[in-house]
Amino acid sequence: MIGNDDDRRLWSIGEVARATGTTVRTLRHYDEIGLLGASARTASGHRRYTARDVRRLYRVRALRALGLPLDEIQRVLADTAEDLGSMRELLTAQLSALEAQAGRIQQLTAQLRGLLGRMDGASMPDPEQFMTTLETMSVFETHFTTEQQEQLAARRAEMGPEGVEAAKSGWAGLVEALLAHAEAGTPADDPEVGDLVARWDALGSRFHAAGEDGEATKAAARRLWDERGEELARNLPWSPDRMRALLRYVAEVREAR
Amino acid sequence: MIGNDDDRRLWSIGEVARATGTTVRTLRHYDEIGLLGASARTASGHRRYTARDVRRLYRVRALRALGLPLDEIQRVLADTAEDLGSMRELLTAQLSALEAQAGRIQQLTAQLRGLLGRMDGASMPDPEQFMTTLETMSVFETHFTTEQQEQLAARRAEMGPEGVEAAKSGWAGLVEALLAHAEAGTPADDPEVGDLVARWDALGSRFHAAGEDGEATKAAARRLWDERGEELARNLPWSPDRMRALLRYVAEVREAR
DNA sequence: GCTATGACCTCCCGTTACGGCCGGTTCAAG
DNA sequence: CTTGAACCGGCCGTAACGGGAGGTCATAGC
Repeated sequence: MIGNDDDRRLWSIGEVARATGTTVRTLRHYDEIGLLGASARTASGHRRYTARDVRRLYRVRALRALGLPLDEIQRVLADTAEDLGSMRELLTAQLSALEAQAGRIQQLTAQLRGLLGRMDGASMPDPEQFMTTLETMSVFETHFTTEQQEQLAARRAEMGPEGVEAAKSGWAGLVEALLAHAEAGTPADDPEVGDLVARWDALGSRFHAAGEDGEATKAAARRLWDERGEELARNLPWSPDRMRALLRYVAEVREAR
Repeated sequence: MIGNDDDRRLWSIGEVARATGTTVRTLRHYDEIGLLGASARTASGHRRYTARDVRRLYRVRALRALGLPLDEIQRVLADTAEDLGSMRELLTAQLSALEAQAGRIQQLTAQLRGLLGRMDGASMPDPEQFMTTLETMSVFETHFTTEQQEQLAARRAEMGPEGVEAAKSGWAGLVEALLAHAEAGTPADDPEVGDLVARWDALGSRFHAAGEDGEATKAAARRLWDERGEELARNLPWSPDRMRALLRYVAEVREAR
């Protein structure tokens, strides 16, 4: 019915809404913000849209459907009368913004799948432990940059799951040994404990990449361990008290080298 | 500093913010909505956070980083004290929501790339024509469902670009021929124009899939053409007046069959 | 003891793109 | 002329805070 009338036909707001799949409220909103008003009003104030107005609405809707904000649409519709450059720029920017968003989403889905997998793996029936995992995630996120986390993940992938497990159990052995020494009162300059601590450091560095980036990541990890060691230690099978004592002892040994 | 104090240490809002990478404003917001308050206040009303509060904050932050809304976080943190089922559900739902979002984004990026490609192809230096393309996109989006549009796109992909071009130029020939007949006053029951219209319909149906879905799409296209033919005709190299006359003529011929 | 400075407090407005409701006018069909 | 539908402007609400105003509190240095 619409296209069959001539171009001087005037439309009420409801007709426009029905014909274009928008709502009356939306049209009034566009009018309010100056994006798209009716070119005419009746004597009593009812909006009357012209064919030009409707065409402009179609343009607005198309650009909205591409995810553009209304103020950008307004700008670009004003600019693009004679030149498409502004439009090109806007669409290009929107494209890269969407690509960035897609990247973030992919990262989140990977994380979610990981978490759900761990919940389904028979390993985690305990809500408390799951919560602690969440806390640790957050702690890591606030202390490592995204790239650093990717670096660590890549390193773990290189080592393979069994490599990671081997490192973990090796580390557990070191912890046990050092705890024994600490609690037995072995002096910090004893060469045997010095050797144990050196192996501890070597083991930790296996999780970091070589080069400058690796060093930065390592520094971040060290800072994290210093500042939040106790919180992280809640994930571990030793009591916070013993871990605290252990960390003090390791620091002493390092100083005594 | 933080982890090295004991669990009864109380923290000011600024300390918590700095330590966890949030802002003071955010913490006050969480307090306001009842998601996370400080367990204590000083006599003068300053918030004092306990280690438990900070742990809860880490949980909140981890879940927020997964894209969950604050009210869901609040609910699930209340539920998950003894049972992880609610958490599982929430994370699963979030995963599929993110996947859906990724799909939408992919669709938008494809559309944007198409538009940008057309702008770079030497074919479109004209802003007016680009605007018309936008309008047409919007018209299509309001008249076809997403599946129908995908169907049409798939059909075009099957036909290949040269197939589409062949159909277009064949259709252009039909338009020219029918316009000639219409303007020459050939009667609507003339078998030759009947044949031309039949070829017109056949050509159109090449763009639709077979079966029930195809029929629905076809019906939508017919409706679109009836209601918005004139607007669509602006994309075509014939004047609106002549297209209008042509459409009337074609309708006559169909009735005369 | 005084003061300067930073940290903290509570309100409140602004952001995006509308949805929805209210009380009052206007239009159009019968 | 009536009456029900359409339309009007205005206002509140949304999610998750950011930012500012205007006032109070704490503490380090003098």
